[in-house]
Amino acid sequence: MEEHRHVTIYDIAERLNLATSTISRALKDHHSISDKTIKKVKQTAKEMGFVPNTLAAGLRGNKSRTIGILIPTITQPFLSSLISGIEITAQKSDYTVIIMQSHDSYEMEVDLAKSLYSNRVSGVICSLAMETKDTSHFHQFSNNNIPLVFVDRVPRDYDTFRVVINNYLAGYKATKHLIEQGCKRIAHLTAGSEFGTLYNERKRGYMDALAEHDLAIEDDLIVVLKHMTYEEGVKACNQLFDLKTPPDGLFAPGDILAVSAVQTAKKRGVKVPEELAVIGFNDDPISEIIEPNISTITHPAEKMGKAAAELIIKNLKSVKEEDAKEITFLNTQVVVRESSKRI
Amino acid sequence: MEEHRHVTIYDIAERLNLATSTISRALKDHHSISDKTIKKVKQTAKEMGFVPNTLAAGLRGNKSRTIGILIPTITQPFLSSLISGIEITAQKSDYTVIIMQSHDSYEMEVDLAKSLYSNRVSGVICSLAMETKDTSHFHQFSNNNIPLVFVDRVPRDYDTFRVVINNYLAGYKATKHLIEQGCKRIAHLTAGSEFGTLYNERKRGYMDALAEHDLAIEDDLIVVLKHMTYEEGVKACNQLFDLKTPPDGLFAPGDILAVSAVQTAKKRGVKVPEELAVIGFNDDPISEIIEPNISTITHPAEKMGKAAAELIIKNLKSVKEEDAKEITFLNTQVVVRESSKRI
DNA sequence: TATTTTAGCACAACCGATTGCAAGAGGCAA
DNA sequence: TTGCCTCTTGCAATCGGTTGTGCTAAAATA
Repeated sequence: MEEHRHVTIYDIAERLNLATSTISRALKDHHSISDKTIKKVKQTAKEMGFVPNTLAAGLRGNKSRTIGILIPTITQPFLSSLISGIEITAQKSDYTVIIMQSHDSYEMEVDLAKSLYSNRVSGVICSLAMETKDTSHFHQFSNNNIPLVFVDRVPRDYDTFRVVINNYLAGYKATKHLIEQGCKRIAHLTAGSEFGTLYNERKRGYMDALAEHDLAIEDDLIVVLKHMTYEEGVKACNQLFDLKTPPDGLFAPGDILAVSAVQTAKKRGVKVPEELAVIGFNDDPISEIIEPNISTITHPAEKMGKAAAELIIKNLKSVKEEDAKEITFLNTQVVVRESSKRI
Repeated sequence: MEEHRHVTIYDIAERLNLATSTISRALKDHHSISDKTIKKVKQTAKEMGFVPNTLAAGLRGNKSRTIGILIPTITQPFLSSLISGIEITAQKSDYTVIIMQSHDSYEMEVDLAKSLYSNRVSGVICSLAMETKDTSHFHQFSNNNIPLVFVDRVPRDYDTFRVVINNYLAGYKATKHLIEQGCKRIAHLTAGSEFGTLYNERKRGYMDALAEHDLAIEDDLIVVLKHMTYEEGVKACNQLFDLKTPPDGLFAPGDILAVSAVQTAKKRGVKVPEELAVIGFNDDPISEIIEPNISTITHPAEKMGKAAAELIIKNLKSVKEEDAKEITFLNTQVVVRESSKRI
């Protein structure tokens, strides 16, 4: 196997008897280089198989045209769509995407943040780990003018960009939908309050919707889960069905949970939606396929990814314009399907 | 906002009155540096908030401790699990993962390959785009001793690492299972022959299983799809159901297709599995949730990702040992669920 | 005590692209 | 012919670690 060494601008310079600076400029159509030279250089570069070394360019400019993504896991449909949106947008502007999974561990998140910094990423998009309470490991970005965008699972108090949906409103809308379908005892699954604002907001929406319609908020009907998994969903649902007066509606803040509810109900002979109306969250592909189809709240993952990436890229161009670190709210919609349709 | 400049080994060297070489070596426990110095350097580095610049290191050594992933899309469950496996393994060895989506376009794949090379990735893991026939854009890696591993959708004739399942055997097993359930007219969906070996192998297995059991291979029962999507699956199934003598079994080389079959059957009043036994492929989450549950063939995505990443990392250590570019076959299993259970 | 060995550290080149500044060539007006 | 300006191109420093080689002083050996 022959050993090519990488072709550099030095090689091109030598071949054409020009300075490397000229090559460098010619390759990016710098105005101070004559068209003749530009054409010649590009031609030769192609002939010689020149591929620029982004490491060198990055080192010199101390920026790498790289967007770092730090998320709990990529296998969740929401997150993989998010990444996809980021990657598509990044690609258009010639940015590269690097991905790291925290697996919801605070410790890993801290390590990986350092690793991203070490890679001199141009910007960071992050959805926080479940465990994370302290966010000081992100200061290294803020302090060094590296744009930082939190998505979906965002910290409550951090002055930076945030791309989210209005979880409160979404929770409210979901619950209201169930109420409109005639539900009187609506259950809700949620995460411990220590896990950031996301689930709390949805819960607030849930509670406000109940209150607004003069429905009692019963502690029995609110089940706190440790993890938002199918298994815990099943457990929670069984617990709910075992109540003296079981719920007639359920707002699950995730489609996997909604699926677990639908299936548990089926197993126990509880009819959906007649005896239990269910609405999920996220509009995962699965919600459209299971029977009955699950009503849900859209969660525009890819759009959020695109928005986040655009924020970074835009912000990199117009350096620190000190525009307030805005919060981008994307819209959600109630998708009514069979699992909640009573009327 | 205060502007920190990045702390470098020069800063540490100055502070401690040592040479940068000493700092560099001390930070990686080089044997020629005294323990005292090492301790002192590490201590100071931490105090000053030093974070190594991987770009600089990469430039010098012409390797970036980065694994490039080039796949059609990350939103498919199989592929996102694959990435997850790669990322987990990479993280353990302190490698970074960069991701690019070809969206099944040959042109993009060529571009992105160049981009990966431009980033001086240490290794590449790729699952080919549907469109790709010519693979010469990967020569740049092979020619420069950059380990290249193809996964799942691999080229037929490229001397490099490949991590795959035995698609022939899997197709055979799937079909045989249907035969054992009493199916006599087994249909099969497949992709055009120009799309690499993957679907062809499954089809070969299908055909051999039929032949072995003295079942006729009928062209009518083999539907060639342009894309392996839900919509095309529905179309294909309708076409099959419209036959004078419709099939009584279906081997779909993907769970999404199997889902489309099950749902189309339901819509048309065809009973699954009684009138049509269905088996899918991949063991996507969805196959366990839809009703009836779909029998399927496991496709160990995460394991394949890990195997691929390990191949790269291992190969990077023991430089070009010229061990034949092995093919790693991972096992698959038939998972029998309701959609095909007749006996 | 003289000499060899070794531990510990410094020097400086290097990786490859970028960019501010300098300078040479050619054109044009005075 | 001289001077000035514009257009092109070259020089050289720079980004921040890495590493082969060389030097010095202390430790080990004769």
